[in-house]
Amino acid sequence: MKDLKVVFMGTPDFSVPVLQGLIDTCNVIGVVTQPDKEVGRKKEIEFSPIKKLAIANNIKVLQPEKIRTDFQCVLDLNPDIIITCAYGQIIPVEILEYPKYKCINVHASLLPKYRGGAPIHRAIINGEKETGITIMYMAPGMDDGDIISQEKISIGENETVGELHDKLSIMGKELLLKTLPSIIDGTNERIKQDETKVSLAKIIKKEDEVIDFNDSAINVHNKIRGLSPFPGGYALLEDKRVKFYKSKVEKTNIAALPGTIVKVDKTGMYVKTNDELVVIEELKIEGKKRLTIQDLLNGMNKEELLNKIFRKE
RNA sequence: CGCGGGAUGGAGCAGUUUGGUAGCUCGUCGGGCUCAUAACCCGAAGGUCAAAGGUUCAAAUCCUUUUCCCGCAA
Repeated sequence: MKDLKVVFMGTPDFSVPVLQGLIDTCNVIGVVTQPDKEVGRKKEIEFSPIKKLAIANNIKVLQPEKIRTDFQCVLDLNPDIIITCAYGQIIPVEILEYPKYKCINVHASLLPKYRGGAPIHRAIINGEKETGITIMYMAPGMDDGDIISQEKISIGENETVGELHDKLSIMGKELLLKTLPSIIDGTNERIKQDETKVSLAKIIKKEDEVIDFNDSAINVHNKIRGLSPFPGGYALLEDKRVKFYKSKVEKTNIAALPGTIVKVDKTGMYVKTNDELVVIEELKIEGKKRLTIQDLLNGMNKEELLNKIFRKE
């Protein structure tokens, strides 16, 4: 496959291993990624992870504002195949139909479940026991093309979205490289998605990051790990925003208002929900660094925390 | 120059308002107790208080500048 002319379209960290895999095995003639944005406190311009990798490998980088209209530059590269992975824009049909071997997408869910922009987050938040990677032909709609191959992975009870993200990212690369030869020689499968089983994984918005302890412990726990380490689920404690990073569920018969800190020791901060307890093991208080509860207690008395109540906005 | 918080032994913090010998909770190392321990007791090491400059008899503390970290907003 060394002479296969590939154009890769992607943006975030998730797509980095996939691009690296293609660089190692194919002739990547160009990379398309989102335009540079001002990022962070100082509004410094930062290149996307994919752009950085492309530059390091002397690969041409294209960053059209709107791929829907600015697609000619991609066609001009005259690729044999286009591979996309978390690019971030809808790709117009002019591009999809152009390459000899069409456009192939690497998606982080078992389609038709979790179509959309945040499949890993949503799978964990919803308490799924398994998810996976889908390699598919792209179609004009959102993640609705025909499936070529899939691979499953189970989700651990306390696994965070960060941990799962990294595993799926590697799995995406491996499944793509395994599947690619069959696409080139035309022996691949091509399965239509079952439209009756479609679900959507909408991107995470501000209001999705609020942790409401007036919910079941398992839901709170799933939301915390489904947002950890980024963007981080939070609640307010005495006007300070506290983000949660690690947690687990523990049964209790203690009666207390949802959100109350009923116990604190070096193993964690035990917070009541509307049924059981959620044990917070790692958090970050506004203005501070991310800390384990043991580190937090080294710097403050546990009585300062006991019986305080977390609330939402 | 978008707004705000922060930087103090390896970790987390107090001390800064009102300048005057570097403190707490842990960790580490050594010893003791114990059937044993993440428990308890005794002891030790480890910090030019982010950096530079200034004020002062004297600066972690007051003034100026810089760097890095965190939250918000984009």
